[in-house]
Amino acid sequence: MISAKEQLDIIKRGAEEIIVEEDLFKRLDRSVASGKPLRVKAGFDPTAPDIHLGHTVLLNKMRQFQDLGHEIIFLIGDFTGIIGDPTGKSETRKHLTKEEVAENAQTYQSQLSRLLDPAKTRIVFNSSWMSGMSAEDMVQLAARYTVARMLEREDFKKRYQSELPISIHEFLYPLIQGYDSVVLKADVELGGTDQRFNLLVGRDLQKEYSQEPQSLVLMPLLEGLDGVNKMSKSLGNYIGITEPAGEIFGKVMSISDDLMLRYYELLSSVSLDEFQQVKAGIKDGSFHPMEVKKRLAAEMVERFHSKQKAQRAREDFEKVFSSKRLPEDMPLVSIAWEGERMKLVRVIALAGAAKSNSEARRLIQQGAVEVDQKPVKDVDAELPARGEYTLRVGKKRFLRIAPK
RNA sequence: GGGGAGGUUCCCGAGUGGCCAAAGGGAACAGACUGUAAAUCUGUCGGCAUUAGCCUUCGGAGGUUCGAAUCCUCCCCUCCCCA
Repeated sequence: MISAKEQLDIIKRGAEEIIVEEDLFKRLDRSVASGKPLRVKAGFDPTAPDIHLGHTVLLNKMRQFQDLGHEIIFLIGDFTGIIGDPTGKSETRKHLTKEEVAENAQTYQSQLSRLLDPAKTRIVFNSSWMSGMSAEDMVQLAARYTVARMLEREDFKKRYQSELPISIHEFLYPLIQGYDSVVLKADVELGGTDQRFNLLVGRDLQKEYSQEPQSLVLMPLLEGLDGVNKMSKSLGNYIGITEPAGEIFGKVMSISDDLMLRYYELLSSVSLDEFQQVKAGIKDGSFHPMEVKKRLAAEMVERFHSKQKAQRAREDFEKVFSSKRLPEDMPLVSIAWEGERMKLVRVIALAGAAKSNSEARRLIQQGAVEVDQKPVKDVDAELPARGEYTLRVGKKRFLRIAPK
């Protein structure tokens, strides 16, 4: 086992904040001395089993703990899920059925195996202790925290000051999340910076229950592809870890240079030194940003697919965008041919390369369409019903068209 | 319970009887420039047909009118203030 100091360096990497760093160090030190691993907890929402790169920031950190020999606990907040983390925007979430939760958990598990060592990952559901809690117990738990302290939380405070509604049950969310730490006797809890308050409640409650308060490792929230909003599925600015290799590669390549550095910092496994070199290299011009970005894109593909696929994705990318040739595998779309000849506009729409004939028409007008690698500008162009055509629409849509 | 504001095309948001498929902004898409980066510029941005034109859309259902997103009636929903 490596020293506490070295462990701390690894843990600190990319972290926004450690609360309290000194305590964490002591803990690690004790762990090294006793050989007893730390219990590291991180909670996840049961409603979003589709993991994207944003989530992996936290998962990477979990992996690092795992690799350091600690015990990680993947908590699925199926009970807290019925409350929904208060934001003031959304009201109570719909109650997921047991089946849905189980299904989501299953999805988590299969997606997780790419990032964590499944054999060493303990998955728990907080419903397993919360569902059986009596009203009396709940009251006693609630008695351990005060309204004033709850109102310290930013969104509660804002709403209170603006005289906006705060439902009583919203107070229960941080309370229960904190109680989870008590039940699990967590040494460390990982979370995004948006979770700071909730994780702090965990520390307070642990003290209430005579436990040593957990150390907190707060990770920044990863910006999405737009570079502005945090990565989320609903905003559509995400890279899902189950996406095809080409997609992942392409999406990474499309981000801005600034964002790329951010991704390097939070997602890449290159060492801190190397990261600094890259950063400096781009600044002084000794590294071409595109090259650096390709490396990152390849790393991501390799992580979620394989080295071969990463190599292939890179070659494909270079082929298509640098050499302007067609990609290796283009999806084959069979369409029912309507007669001897068919309007290109119709073909494009039927093949799904455009939402409607009108859109297809516009795309042709804008010079975005190529058939068999030849640009087509004629809106009225027709295709005879024969074997196969290759179709390019815009920069990214490539298809092979065949009659059904 | 009382009073008030509002629901418009993906989002925000103008529009108060015809000139509205509906201003403006954002997002998105396409083209130019590049490194499929950013920034910038140009264009597109309901559907069918593309010459004209037709159809669907402005919370829902009716109604007034030659004609409504705009007026009336009822209903649904959201928000604010007072109690």
